[in-house]
Amino acid sequence: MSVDPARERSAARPTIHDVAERAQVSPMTVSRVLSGGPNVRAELRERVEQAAADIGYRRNENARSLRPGHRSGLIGVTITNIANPYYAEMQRGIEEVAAEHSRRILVGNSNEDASLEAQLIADFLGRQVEGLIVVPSGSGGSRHLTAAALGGVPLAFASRAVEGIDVDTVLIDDVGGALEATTRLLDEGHERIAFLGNRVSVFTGRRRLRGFRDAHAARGIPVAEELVRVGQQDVGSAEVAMAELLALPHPPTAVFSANNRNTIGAIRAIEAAKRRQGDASPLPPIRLFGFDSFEFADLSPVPLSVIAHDARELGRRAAEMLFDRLDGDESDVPARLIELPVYVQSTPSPR
Amino acid sequence: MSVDPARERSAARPTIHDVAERAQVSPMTVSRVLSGGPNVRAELRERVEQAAADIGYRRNENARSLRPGHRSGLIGVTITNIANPYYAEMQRGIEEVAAEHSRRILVGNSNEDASLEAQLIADFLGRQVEGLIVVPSGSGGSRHLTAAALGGVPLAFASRAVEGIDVDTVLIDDVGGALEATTRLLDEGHERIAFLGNRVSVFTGRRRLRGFRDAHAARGIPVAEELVRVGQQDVGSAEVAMAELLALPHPPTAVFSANNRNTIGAIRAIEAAKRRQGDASPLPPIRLFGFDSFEFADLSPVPLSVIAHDARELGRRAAEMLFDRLDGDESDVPARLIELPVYVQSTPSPR
DNA sequence: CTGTTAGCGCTTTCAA
DNA sequence: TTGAAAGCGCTAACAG
Repeated sequence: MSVDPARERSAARPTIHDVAERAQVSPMTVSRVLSGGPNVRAELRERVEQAAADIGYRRNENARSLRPGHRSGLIGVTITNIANPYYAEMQRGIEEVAAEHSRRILVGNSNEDASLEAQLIADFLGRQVEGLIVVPSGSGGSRHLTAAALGGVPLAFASRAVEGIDVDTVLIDDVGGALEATTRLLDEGHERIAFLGNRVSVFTGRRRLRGFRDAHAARGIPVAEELVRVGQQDVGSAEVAMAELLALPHPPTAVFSANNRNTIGAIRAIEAAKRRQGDASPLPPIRLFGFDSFEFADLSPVPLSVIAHDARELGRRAAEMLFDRLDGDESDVPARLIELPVYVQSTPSPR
Repeated sequence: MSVDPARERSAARPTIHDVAERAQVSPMTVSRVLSGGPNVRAELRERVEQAAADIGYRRNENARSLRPGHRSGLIGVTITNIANPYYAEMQRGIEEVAAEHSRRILVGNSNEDASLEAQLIADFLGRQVEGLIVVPSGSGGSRHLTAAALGGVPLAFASRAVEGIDVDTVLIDDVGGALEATTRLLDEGHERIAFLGNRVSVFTGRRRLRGFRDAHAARGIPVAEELVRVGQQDVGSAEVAMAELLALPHPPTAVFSANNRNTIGAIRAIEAAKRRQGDASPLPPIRLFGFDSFEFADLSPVPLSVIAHDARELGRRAAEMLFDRLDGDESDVPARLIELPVYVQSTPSPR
């Protein structure tokens, strides 16, 4: 059962040897031509280029990066949920900067699961990525993120940090944003403000809850603990949580929702309640303030203010820090922390 | 200025030789242990595993895939705009299926630019991707997508097709969806229906316009050509186009918008007009029907119906077809075309 | 200016 | 059960 070597060859991708043979030169000359090297007679150069084009030759980057001194040109990116438009924007920012530095990105979804994240990273390292950008998952261990586990491959965190792992990190000003939003609600006279957030095991969840509490402390108003609901990871559970709050004998007059999943769930619950009530006994209006913007925020049927921030910029900055270490001379500065600013947007949109 | 070879070694990633040395065996034995091969004494196996763990060894997949018969485990994906939530969902579907087949995805943004797309694909091929999934850009040539240019690497199209390139393709039922939506509007009695769409050079744009025209033809009602606006690629330009339609002396009574960018732009324009008018002279209501769903569609302040479809499924199906060719025995069936169904959703949501 | 040699990290083949 | 040799595709270093 022997394979015809001619067929075999035609199925395989052409190599530098195939080009050399066709152009009647040595593989070395081909290599020189392809890397734009000097010291090749014009005539030969042309012959080689022609031969390469003829057989559709493409240099094998994997073989190339095997040589000492060469690098893979790959950056590994793990995201907790690419389907979240926020992270999609972030990925775009990362990809832009990577392209500017002639690198490509390998992308994996960790699905908020540390062991999946660890697997992805192990795989990426096996593929010789030059660096990693990670949105760390909210729960599970972090041994796979230690310098020892990464074998010296630079890592940057985006959007969230991990305690005990001291690497370049880009966050948004979670505490400040939550503080600002909550302070505004308090200054508007609200004293019973609900909090809707995701699990406190998630870094941003924790930080935004802290801002919420800090604002209360600063104004000397106690947090209405019975109105604090955490653990809603998706729109559906957020809607349920909000519906429960609305059904309380003494419901909140304002709500701070700590991410866009919770904001959207809250809006849905409020709209559903309105519909149920009809025009007969209109509900008292609920003042809603959310962290994160989203596409339709300014057209919300419920009056809404949001703490907005720039996901693409977040991705860009994380990537830039990584490339500082890879290409720049910043390879051994201590880990840096960037906190991107947030800004307030209200409906109807100010302009 | 010679480099200390010991330091040099420690900086480089450990190789199979380092493990071999530490475990006092030959590299071949290490290789056998690592690939779970049989015929290794238990004691040696243990020693090797220990040594590998000690020095943080990771098998170099790139070197591995150099050997004949081995494959890179990479799939290249180009998307016209990852920041569009629709494509983010699609990417997730692709990634899921790729992971099920133990592959990773290299992702690039083509930004609706064929030459950028060609560059990405060339790069991916250089990295030895086993297959490609492409959302083809709307304009520019397509020579880079021919079988010759790809050198036999399987390609699948997602969401759009390209004339003259006969490969596995997953589309959604653009024509049928547009036909359905337009027919409903006509059957509601509308005779002056506006069309908002993106460039007709974009595959989906063309198909959805065709469905719009077909519906008119089937009902024997002429298309109101002065109300057909194409070329809006983003929310901003769609809003402008819609505002122009509203300002017409004889504005449309209904609008079919051919994608979610245009739908959102239309909603914004209608809301802005409402606000400008105030309660004094309310605008005549506009009936809006859009192609594509989006997160907030059911909370639209303007009554809205949409032609919804499943982006993640689109990605999954494209990837599944690709892996049929890579791993299955479907490697040489003729190119297949799948058209995913669409379904109508209206606000307020039916349930 | 061009070619030969050697070796990047790994594994298939063959021999011990 | 283990190891040595050879070679995957490419290129730095050295000859010529």
